[in-house]
Amino acid sequence: MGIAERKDRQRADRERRIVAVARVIAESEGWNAVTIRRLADEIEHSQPVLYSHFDNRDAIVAAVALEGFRDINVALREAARGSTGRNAIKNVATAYLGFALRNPALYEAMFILPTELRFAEAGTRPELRAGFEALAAVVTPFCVDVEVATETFWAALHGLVELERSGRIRPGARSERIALIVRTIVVSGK
Amino acid sequence: MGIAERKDRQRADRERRIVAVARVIAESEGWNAVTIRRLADEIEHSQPVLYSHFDNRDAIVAAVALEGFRDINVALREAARGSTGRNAIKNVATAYLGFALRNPALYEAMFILPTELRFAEAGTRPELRAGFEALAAVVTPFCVDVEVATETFWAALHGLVELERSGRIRPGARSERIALIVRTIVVSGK
DNA sequence: TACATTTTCTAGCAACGCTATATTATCTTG
DNA sequence: CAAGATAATATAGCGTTGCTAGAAAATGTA
Repeated sequence: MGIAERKDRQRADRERRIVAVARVIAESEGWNAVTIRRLADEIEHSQPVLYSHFDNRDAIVAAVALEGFRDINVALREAARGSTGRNAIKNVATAYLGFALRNPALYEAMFILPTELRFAEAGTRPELRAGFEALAAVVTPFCVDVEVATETFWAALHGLVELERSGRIRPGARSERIALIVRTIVVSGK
Repeated sequence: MGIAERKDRQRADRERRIVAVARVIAESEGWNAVTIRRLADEIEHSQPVLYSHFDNRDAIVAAVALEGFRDINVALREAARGSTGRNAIKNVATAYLGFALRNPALYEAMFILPTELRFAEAGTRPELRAGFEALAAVVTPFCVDVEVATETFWAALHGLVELERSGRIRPGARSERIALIVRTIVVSGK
């Protein structure tokens, strides 16, 4: 009897729709527009249905964030492919900023909004590690302490994103700043 | 007739109290606990009084943020004093992280929460430039393009703060990461 | 003392996240 | 196939939020 399977599939479909709709609304109108009522309207169900999928609103944000971590991982590995050494670092850095600034709401869910997604802890989702390791991969050839170098690289990129996104540094000089960051890594270790 | 002056003074006092209370609550219970009703209770007035001082809740957050920019400016200049060159950079970087992590809610108001405080624009408040220039001061001896170097330095520090604050990089290796950032600046230009 | 003006408060709106409870649909069983 | 049990969904509402219109009180002026 595939009846239970069909039900499971329909539930999973609905859950995906919720996350997809949340992402679209967030990207087009900001996260404040992503309300439970609005989501319920969009998927044509009542509000309590959402709570049968997610514990609360934050959990929905976290689900979108998780998609973001999957996507950025792909984008970074794409950027690294075909180049090596110093060039690979530059390409990955550029891709990181590009991804973040092209998907501001998504990036917000990943790094700004409060979610239960934790990194340093034991039960860290693999999606969260993957992006970190994409950074680590291009950094590795240049340094002894990969962990420290990757964390610093990541932090620098994240900082550039946030300050640019909030209009606190000039959008124009982006590539010069990236060049500086790249040099940090290249010169540093080895 | 000093009667109008007294009134002005009392109003200014009350406004300062609002900001101070908001800061205290935010730091001890988080920004979600800073509601208009709560603030009104604390200053022993009704809610509409708050709106005679500030346009909306965000404006109160912005006022706290402005205090933060004044404070961090002092902290950074304090840290720079007495040391020169590479040491000055390290001290300032350490002070920056220390300040941010000791005053998480304040830092949140300055950089995370949505406010109307803009940097790049014409009417930028001097408080917002001051901190940037404190960073620029220690960076200047080492680079040709001060603006780019300072922006990058700042971004790196901000990124370290945010990733550490959200538990995404190890708190332990902080000084190693700072050392890496310092090397970026020192090696880069000149 | 009576009036005018400014300041403050009371009371309430609309929207929010979330949930207890009623209702409907679905499956199981006599 | 109808009746009862079970699971899924909807209705309606609670408490809280930011914010505001209009009543009330305090203050200054004559």
